[in-house]
Amino acid sequence: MKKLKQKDIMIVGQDPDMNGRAKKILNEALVKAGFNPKKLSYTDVLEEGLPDGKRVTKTMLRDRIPQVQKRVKKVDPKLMLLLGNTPCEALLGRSGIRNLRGKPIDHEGRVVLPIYHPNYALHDEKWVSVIEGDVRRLKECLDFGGIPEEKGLDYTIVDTEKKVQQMLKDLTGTVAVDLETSRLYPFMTMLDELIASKKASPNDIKDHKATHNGNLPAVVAMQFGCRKRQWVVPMETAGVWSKQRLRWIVKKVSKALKKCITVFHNGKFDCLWMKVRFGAKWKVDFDTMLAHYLLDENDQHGLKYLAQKELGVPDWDIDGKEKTEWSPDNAKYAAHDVYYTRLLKPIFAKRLSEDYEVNRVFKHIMMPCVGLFVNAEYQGVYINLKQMDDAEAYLREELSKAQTNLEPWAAKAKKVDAKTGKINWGSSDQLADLLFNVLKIKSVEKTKGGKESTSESVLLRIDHPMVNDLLKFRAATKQLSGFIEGWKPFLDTEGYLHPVFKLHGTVTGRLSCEHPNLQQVPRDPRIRTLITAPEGWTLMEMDLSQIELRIAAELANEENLLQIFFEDGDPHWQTAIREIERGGGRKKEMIKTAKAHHKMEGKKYKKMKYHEAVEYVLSIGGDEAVNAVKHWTETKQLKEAFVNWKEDRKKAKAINFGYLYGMWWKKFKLYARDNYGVEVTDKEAEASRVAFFDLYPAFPKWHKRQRRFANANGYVRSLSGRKRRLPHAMSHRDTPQRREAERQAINSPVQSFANELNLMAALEMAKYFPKKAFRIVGTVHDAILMMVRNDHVKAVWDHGLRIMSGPELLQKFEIDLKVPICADGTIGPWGAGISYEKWIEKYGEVKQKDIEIEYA
DNA sequence: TACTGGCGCGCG
DNA sequence: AAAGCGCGCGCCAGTA
Repeated sequence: MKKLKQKDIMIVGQDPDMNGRAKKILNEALVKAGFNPKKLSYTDVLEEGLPDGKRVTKTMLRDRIPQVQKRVKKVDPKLMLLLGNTPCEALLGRSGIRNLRGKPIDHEGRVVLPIYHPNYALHDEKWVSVIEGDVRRLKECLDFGGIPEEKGLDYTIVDTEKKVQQMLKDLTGTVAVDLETSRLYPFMTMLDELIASKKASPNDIKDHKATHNGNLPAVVAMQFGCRKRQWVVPMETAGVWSKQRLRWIVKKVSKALKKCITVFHNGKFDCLWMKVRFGAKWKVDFDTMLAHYLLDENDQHGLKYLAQKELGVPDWDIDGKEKTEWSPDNAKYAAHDVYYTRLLKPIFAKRLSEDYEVNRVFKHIMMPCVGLFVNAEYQGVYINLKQMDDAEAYLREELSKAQTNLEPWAAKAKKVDAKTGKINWGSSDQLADLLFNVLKIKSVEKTKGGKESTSESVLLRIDHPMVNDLLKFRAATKQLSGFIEGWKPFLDTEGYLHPVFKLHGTVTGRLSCEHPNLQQVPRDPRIRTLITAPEGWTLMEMDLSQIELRIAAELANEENLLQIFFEDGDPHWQTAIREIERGGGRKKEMIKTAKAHHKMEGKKYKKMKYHEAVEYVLSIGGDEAVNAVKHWTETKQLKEAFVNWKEDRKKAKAINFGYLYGMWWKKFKLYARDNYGVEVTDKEAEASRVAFFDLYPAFPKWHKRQRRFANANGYVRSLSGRKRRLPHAMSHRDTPQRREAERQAINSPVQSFANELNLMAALEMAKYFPKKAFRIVGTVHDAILMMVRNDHVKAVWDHGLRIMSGPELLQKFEIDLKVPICADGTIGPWGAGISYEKWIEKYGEVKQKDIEIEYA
């Protein structure tokens, strides 16, 4: 090819009215890559620009295609840079800039390189580096005189015995590992079975396609990135190796990998697949995704994106469907994955090593969690299928009852579903029209989008016979679609769900969970108790009690609150009773509760005044107050309790967290109204906030410290050293975004450390408890869910609760807490578990074994 | 027909 | 000028 010059390049934009800042981004990228922007030629699809306020339409674009093609022909550039989707549509006849960008294409004898339009980087400057990388790619094309080959990529498809031997010999030192799979979920589900046996209904198949891409689970390829070359092994669906031979290869590879430093990008995924499909046990020494997550939790962590950003390489992505089956294209794609993963490792490792504290979180919490959650996801949670059927029948009955009751109103609806011609009670739009336009009910509230709100809190304020059934309809559909129907596509053939935990799922360090989300299972026993353990095993839950308040007390050094914890008190109960006392409410109930408690305890009761009763009720604690009322109700044979202290405590909990994290009294007013139907005046609401900070005076000072630190540094750290970057906190103006960042600066270290304590405890339990009798099946922020063999219940109960209240990893992090940490536990179906004492009463015949723990 | 954004609501 | 934090999911409506 003839040597190319800068004048052979043409840049094609959308219209000449490019934003000044965007122009600057493009020019800087060009200069950085070594171009002289003045030597390049330019044109735009819409050469004359647009009148103010007009948007580009498809027809407009179509009209200009011949003209822009003519101009291109006239200049006859050898290289073209296309800015954004519009020029791609005009000149390539294709759209989808996300997929097209960064990949030079040979089009009608020209090298064409689409990139993001510089305007795209205006709302988020992280795209600047992507654009710069792509422009560098243009320079490479110029220098090479065409589309350059990648230098370090040299991959071999392992399809002969000889190549297997060569590959096994090459598996030493640092090896990047990755898989291509037929879908994202490795378990054979009940739906898979139905479909394989061709008994599935069309509806089931629809579900299956939505969840699993329509494929059965299989590993398509297994790749290794070594020092000089990459190895791609065709796997289950490729038909290259027999099943038996494949198992042998996996065995050999697994053995070799034990001695390597293994690098993965989201290794949990690959290890889980290998465990499910081949029973292989792989370790992850370095995970580039988790490393980047700790280096910038606000950014994206995808491999393509990171390779682009850190290495400035072109996108090597192929069509989503191609990845699910074996092909030479897929093999090339697979080789890229490991090649770049291996290149990213030293970059992130160095960056981590520059921050001792963050690196420590990576080494001692994040990386060990990979193995823990491979096992947890592999195990899954056991579902009581019989009870699930019962729950489904019940909810369907509830639903149909509600619908029948709503029938008279359905006829009046004007805005209806286009297909059925009837109102869809699930449509907020149609419902709003019926309520506020047809029935002329006065609207109370609008949503942010300016529509009439039909939220629960609005419905509750409407006086209309429909309301009750509408709420019942919503509750039943929510449970049915979210948990009964929602779980079915994920149920495996043994009756287990396998939720996926994302270790990089949140900005604070908490985990998120999906497919399905175990962390949002309703507390309603009808749903929650569906999660239990199989025959011979028991479900156990352990949680860190009031952990966020304890950590806040520690961080703020809030002596009043610390004192409550030293005395084993209950701050939520304290707030509840003090709140009521301040308003002078519940006179009768307070005295009656004190009396009931005396009676229940068999103590002599002396008549009390209100304030005496308050102190007494406060001193006995929330649980005892509830018991006393229950006892009274039973002995007097009353149908309803005279006061629901549990509700009061719940309400106080929300107040504590709200004010702790910066809630303003106006929101408290809304909260009191929506949750408890209490109309609080402005004055009362303000007073409650003042009272909270009077009770805990160190909190405002701590808030101030956190704000100051974030303002000055743009980040905060949790006790473990994990960083939460808050760039908006550094703004010099007092903007809503800065305020938001400041509240996050208060909340993040608390939420973050609570989660870390929980993970530390989970890691320790997994380390010391025997796998044959103990499995962690999930975590829910401040709680651990586990499955325990019946003969180990006592041992896990004793050791587990002790571990949670002070995991050994705290020493490694040099953390010495003032505040006592307490753990609670329950044994039995989730949400209906009992204490060990009660459990052993029931299952006394199960002989208990002890666990020997040898501490390191 | 498939994707995106807003909303409402489940959880901590 | 406006003021709890952190998630995932189902549904609807708008868009291409």
